[in-house]
Order: sequence, then C-alpha cells, then structure tokens
Amino acid sequence: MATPLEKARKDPNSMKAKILKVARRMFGEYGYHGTTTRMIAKEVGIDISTLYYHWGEKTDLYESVILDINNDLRQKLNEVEKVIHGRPLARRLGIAIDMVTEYLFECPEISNLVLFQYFGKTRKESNLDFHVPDFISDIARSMDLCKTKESIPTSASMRVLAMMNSIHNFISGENFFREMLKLKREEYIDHVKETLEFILIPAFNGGSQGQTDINQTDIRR
Amino acid sequence: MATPLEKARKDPNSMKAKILKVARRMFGEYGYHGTTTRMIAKEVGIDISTLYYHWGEKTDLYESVILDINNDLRQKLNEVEKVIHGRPLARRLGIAIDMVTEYLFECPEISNLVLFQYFGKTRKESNLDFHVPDFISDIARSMDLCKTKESIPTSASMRVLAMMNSIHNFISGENFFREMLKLKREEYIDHVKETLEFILIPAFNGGSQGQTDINQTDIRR
DNA sequence: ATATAATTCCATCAAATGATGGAAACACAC
DNA sequence: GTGTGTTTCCATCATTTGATGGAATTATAT
Repeated sequence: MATPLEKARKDPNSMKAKILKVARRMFGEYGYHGTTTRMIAKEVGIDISTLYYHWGEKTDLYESVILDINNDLRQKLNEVEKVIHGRPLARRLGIAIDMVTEYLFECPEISNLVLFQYFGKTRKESNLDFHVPDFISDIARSMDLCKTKESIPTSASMRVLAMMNSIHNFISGENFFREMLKLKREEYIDHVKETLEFILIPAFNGGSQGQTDINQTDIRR
Repeated sequence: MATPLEKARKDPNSMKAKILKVARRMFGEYGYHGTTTRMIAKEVGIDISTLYYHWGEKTDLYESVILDINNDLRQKLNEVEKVIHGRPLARRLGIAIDMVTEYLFECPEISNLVLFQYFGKTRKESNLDFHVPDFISDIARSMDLCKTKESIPTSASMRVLAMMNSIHNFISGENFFREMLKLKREEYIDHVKETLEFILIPAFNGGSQGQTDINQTDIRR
C-alpha cells in the first residue's frame, strides 16, 4: 500500500481510481502529448489541481497508466493460458484469439496504449525503460514455439509480436476501419475474429508445409 | 502548380520541399501534437516564421504530409503491381512483401504516419476526411481476393488491412522491437521478411485447407 | 463538539506553443 | 544601379499547458 497505483487498485471507487480510468482512455485516444491534464480533469469532473494532488506530474500519471495496462494484459493472458492448456494447437489458437479479442474490445485503450508504446516517441525521452513485454515469452512457450522459457529463438518472438500486433491493430483501428467498411460494431468484431483466424491459424498450424523451420539458424536466402 | 505541395514536389531542392521532408519525419516520430512547429523549423535550420511563410498553419502542413505519403505509397504499390503481374500467388506475395518491406524501411515515416492515421485521434477533429486508402481495393484485386474492383467483399478488405498493418507494425516499431530483441538493423530486416512470409503466405496460399471460404456470406459460427 | 488530517478548489505562474507584422536581405529583370 | 517581387529573420502576441501555494471544505478520530 505504498504507491498511488496500488491505492487506486485497492479501492476502485476512490478518486485515484476514477482519475486513472479516465487517464487510460484519454492517453489511449490522443497519445501522451495529445492529452492535457486539463482534459483529464474536466472529464473526471474535478479541478486540475486535484488531479495533481493525487498523481503528481503528468509523466507519473502516464507511467502509472502504462504499468496498469501491462498488469491487466498479463493477467488476462494468464487466464487464457489456463483455459487453452492441453488442447491441440489450432484449437488453442482459436480460443486464444477469441478470448483476447473479446477482452480487448471491452478495454480498447489497452491496445491503443500498447501501440503508442511501440510506435510513438515522447519529446522528453522517458527514463522509464519501458517494461519490455515479458509475456511474449509466455505466449511463445504456450504455442510450442520454444521448449523452455529461457531460450526463445528470435523467430519465435517475432511471430508472437506479429500475432499480438495484428489483434491490437484491429481493436485500436476500430473507429477508422469500421467507418471505412461501413460496419456495425458486432459485424466488425465478427469480421475481426474471422480475419485473425484466417491469417494466423494456417501459419502456426504448419501451413508453410515444411518450407520454414522454426529452429533454423540462418534465415537469409 | 497551385498548391504548396505541388511546388514542393516539383523542385525537391526548394525550401518547401526541405521543410516537407523534415515535417514528414518529425510528425511520424512524435505524432501531430508531439511535434511543434519550432522543432521542425529548428531541424531544418530556419526561423519558425519562414516555415509559416511557406506552409501556413500547422494543420495545413500536416495535411500536406499525409497527402504526400499517401501519394508515395500508392505510387510504390503501382510499381509492385507491375512487377508481380502474371506470377503465381505465392510468388506474387513473396515479391510484394520483399519490395514493400525494403521500401518502407527506407521511408519508415510512411509507416509511422499511416499508423498514426489509423490509431490516433487529434484534439480538434480534422475536417479533412482522411483519404480512405483506396489502394486497399487494388491490392485485394491483385491478390485474387475479388473479381472486380467494384465489389470487394468485406473479408477481402479486412485481410488486406491485416497484411498491410503487419508490415507497417514491424517498420514503425523497429526502434522498440530491435532493442528488445538485441538485433542489428540488417538482422532485423531479414527477420521481418521471414516473419511476414511465415504469417502471410500460408494464409493467402490456401493454408486453411478449405475451412474458410473467401466468398462466404455468413461468417458467424 | 473539537482537533487533526485529508481532500478539493481558486488564483496564479512560468514556460511552451501557434501564429503574425514588419523590417531586413536577397534575387533578378531592365 | 534601380526597382520589383520574393524570401528570411527578429520581435512580439495571445493561448495553452504543466504545475503550485494556500484558502476553504470535508472527512475522521477522540
């Protein structure tokens, strides 16, 4: 019970938690520089100084937001892993896609923030060495892409990244893509799942017919 | 020879062109709100008012940047289409991935800006109704995902989006991913190509073994 | 009820940012 | 050279934005 983040998680009705929730959404929509502390405060319905009282500097709040969504995502992935454990690979993938997609559509700010983390820069370089997503290795292991958690081939990490990003893309790009394709929300969600299965399952289910070996050491042609 | 953008394209040594080039990179790295007109001017080595003299408001410059990269991307895709024309699908895909990846690694700001367009919001909603990427349909046709350019099934658009985004992700996320995986630039590029082929070729090359029909009308399970 | 601590808001600051007017510098035709 | 139009920079504004001190309010304990 030390950091503001822990306090916020302990009591979801606290002001700290309310602010954090709004901050997640706003930072996710507009990015770090696109979101002002005033925007967040106004959305919560409080004065800006109250926000500073609870969370300190803007960077601290942003950092807490990042830690928070990483935590949530990791928790969800653990949950998924328990469900798919022991099933055949294609089935595992199908269930995982379904569960993760469903979850992220409920909390799209997670995808937004993950993508901002990957693709965006901040003016003042963050001293916070951004918690490299260590669950990448968990997923890789869970998909038989590597034997142990210790030694993950680069190819395996890349494939997991490709998979995760494909999901985040469709979540985070919902507004843009859905308008473009003139779809209702439910239709869009179904299309996303279908597309993800179309793209991902053949590849990981041996679709390359032995052309590509996962343990290859030299990938150059 | 009316708009500043046309002038800039006509003479690549002009001040307008220099500013545009820097603006592309900066907007791509930091996003719209993360980039200040002063940052751009300083990087070009000119006074801020010179920038305003050539490009007017910040939003106008940004709009020009977006138009410019869309133009470049479309041009490149046309070029690719000519090269791959007539070959078998798997080969077409392989070449396309190779060419597009190679190109975007040379102009990573294109991927950055495309992703910002898809995933980011701007505070003041842009009246510019963002040029929906119409080359989506060209790609779909070029990949036998649809017969005519007129009627593109939603599934086809979604699959093309998934493909394009997968590429953009690895380009735009280079800094983040490469540091995470401790790779040299050349190694990373090779891994990207290998991963994209691993993911994309099986799917579009009938890897789903008839489970998924491209012309299906009801995608629900 | 009263004292103490925690919370909230008002007023305000300094720096950053988008934007402009006008003077100087430059280019170039004649 | 002189004149005309273009380009560049200096100085400056009005707003926005991150941030804080301190008074006022509310909750909590005794």
